[in-house]
Amino acid sequence: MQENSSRRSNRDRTEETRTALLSAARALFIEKGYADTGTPEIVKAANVTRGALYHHYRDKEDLFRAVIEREASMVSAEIGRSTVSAETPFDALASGSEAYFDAMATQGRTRLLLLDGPAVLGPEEMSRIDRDTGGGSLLEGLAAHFGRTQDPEMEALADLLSAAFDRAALAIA
Amino acid sequence: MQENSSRRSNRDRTEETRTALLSAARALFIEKGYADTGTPEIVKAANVTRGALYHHYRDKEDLFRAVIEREASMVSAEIGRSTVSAETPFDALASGSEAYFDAMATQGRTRLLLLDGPAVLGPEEMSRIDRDTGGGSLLEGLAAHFGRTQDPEMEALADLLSAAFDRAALAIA
DNA sequence: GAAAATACATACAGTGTGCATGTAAATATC
DNA sequence: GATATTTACATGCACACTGTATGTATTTTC
Repeated sequence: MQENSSRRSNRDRTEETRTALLSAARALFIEKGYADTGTPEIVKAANVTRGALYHHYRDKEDLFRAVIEREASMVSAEIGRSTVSAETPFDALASGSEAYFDAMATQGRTRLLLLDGPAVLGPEEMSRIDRDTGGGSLLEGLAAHFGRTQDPEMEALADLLSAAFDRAALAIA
Repeated sequence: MQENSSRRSNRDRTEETRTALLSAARALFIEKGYADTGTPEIVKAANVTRGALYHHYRDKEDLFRAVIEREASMVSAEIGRSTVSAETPFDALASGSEAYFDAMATQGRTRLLLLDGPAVLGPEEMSRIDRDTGGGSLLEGLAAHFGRTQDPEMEALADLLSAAFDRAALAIA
């Protein structure tokens, strides 16, 4: 019998420290921004050492990317949850829009996803993350509603609408 | 007779070094971004010392703000030039839109004004700069076209449209 | 149970920022 | 037109942060 804290599997250890780092980093990035948050501060808040950080993440930007990806997938999940029960594409668009604003109302999300994210990772990387976390729901909804799937004009419309949504979320915050 | 370079008025000296710093900083901020550009690099490109930089600007961010303000006023000027000759508010909106995209096509402007600017200075400061450099032309045009001046809904519309314009400019670049 | 891989911990080198202090040139004052 | 004062720089330094290299403790594999 030796089940004290000195007996944890590697998988558990990894998940714990990663979660601690992600939470601490997220809070600090929101509070002071990416540039003004140092790694010494992050690891202190997460109760780990800088060695642990650089073991799990390539550099500070890589940790930031992980924070952003988790945040984006949370927003996407909230939207998805609110649209599954919709009867028509239009209903899905309506409830999805509401869900988007609800999700973005969470403290600091606009800063992470709309300000620091694009500046630090670049717009291409951000849209890649959007895609990978299932962020194409607006495009799908519009295409279904207008009955024009695979239409490049729908993509443009979705992009412009998405920009307007983002700005609105930013204005609210 | 002693009119060599060692005989310049303070006003001239200030303007020269400031211009040199602004140009060098602008080029580097565009090429490598705000965060990855160091002040030693900037002053080297501008052929001045760091002492000069910190004499004319409070800190690196203050220099960046000056770059952004100059850039924003250039865009605003281009738009203004293209709309003065318009006969109707609608014509002004049309030619102003075109002028906006032309202006934003200048290398690096999207990065400065749409990515690093908001992240470094914050959205409030950026919209303040927009206002101070005469960036309210879209709102004025819309209000005039629809005959609804002083309407808060016009402000919201102008804001959302402006967001769509920005995203389009970003997509082009 | 030994070997290899994983998960850290610690120390260090390099670089950048902002300030403090010193100097030269220009402008104000008499 | 000489002196005082302000302005425009120049130089050196202290502090902080980033990324890496190197060492150590667990865990897993064989």
